[in-house]
Amino acid sequence: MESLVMYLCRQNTLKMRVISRLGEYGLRALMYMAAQKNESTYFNIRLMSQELDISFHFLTKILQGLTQRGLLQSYRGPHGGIGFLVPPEQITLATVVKALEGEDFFHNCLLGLPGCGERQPCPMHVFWAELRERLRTEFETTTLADLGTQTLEQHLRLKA
Amino acid sequence: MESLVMYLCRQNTLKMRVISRLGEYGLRALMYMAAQKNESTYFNIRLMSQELDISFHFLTKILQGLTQRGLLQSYRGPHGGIGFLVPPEQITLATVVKALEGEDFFHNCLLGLPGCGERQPCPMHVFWAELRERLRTEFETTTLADLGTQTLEQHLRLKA
DNA sequence: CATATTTAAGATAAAATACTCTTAAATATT
DNA sequence: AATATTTAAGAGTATTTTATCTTAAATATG
Repeated sequence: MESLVMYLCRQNTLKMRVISRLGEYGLRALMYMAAQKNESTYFNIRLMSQELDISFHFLTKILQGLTQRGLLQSYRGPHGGIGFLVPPEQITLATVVKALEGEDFFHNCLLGLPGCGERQPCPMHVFWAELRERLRTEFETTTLADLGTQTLEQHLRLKA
Repeated sequence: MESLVMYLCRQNTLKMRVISRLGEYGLRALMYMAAQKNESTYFNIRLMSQELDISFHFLTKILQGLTQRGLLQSYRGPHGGIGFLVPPEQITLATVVKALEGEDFFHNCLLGLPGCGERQPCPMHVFWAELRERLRTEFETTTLADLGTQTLEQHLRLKA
């Protein structure tokens, strides 16, 4: 097993991860779906997983969660798939992220200090509260449809 | 073992984690040290771990990493401990976070999209680049000494 | 009705992260 | 010199996250 020091030494190339893999994959799939405005109803998960280079089963799980939360609807059997229950024009990034990452997503202390809040703000509280608020606002005013541009395809389709 | 769906259902109360535990604990310890301006030289790790409610061995490891990176110096034996090599007035949050989380900490794509960058910006790129830049700037202009206020003690000392 | 297709659900496995334990090395004190 | 104290280093464990595998349920098609 790798020692912690080695581990500590190794991780000099890691990036900040605001959204977990779950959230990233879920968002990518929804963005992919929203980008194909025309072919409305049901998208094939396997095809989607191949185009987005995400594990089929893992993606299925993630989308299943979004179905259970009422964002998506699924249809089994031949020509089945997964589709929007609510039109992508009405789904904000905040909704998706909160569904996948948790309702309290935007309620964190930047430094993870115990007991930090309005009553006992930590030294970074005010600064972070403002920045986080802008993030939240952006996520709440941006819909999946907003992201469905040509720019998008460059990033969603790895294989193309 | 817990099923993924259970797991997906459960995590509805999770918060965004910008900094990992490693970074949080390291920062907390350094803030604690910087707050005691007077007693300068060496801090006892065990005492610190008790006051901050962080595992002693884990904290030792983390500080060890910071020592190896030249931010701290250690002294073994009775009355030994860990202390600043560079004065806390000269250590920025960015330095600490990059040492603990990785040099590329501030170089992420918000949506984790493959290939996102200046040449192929994703739909959120410009927005996030600006917000992230403000975060980076704040971290680079805030020193450990800046955080050593009375406010701080409320959060650092769990037991008190 | 039989079969193929597709998502649902549950269990399992692998990897990453978080944390613990044991021993070694350094240093002070007696 | 012997002992106690304290960090260093390595190995080990636990938990969480990420990913895979297998079987079940639903539905279309022949």
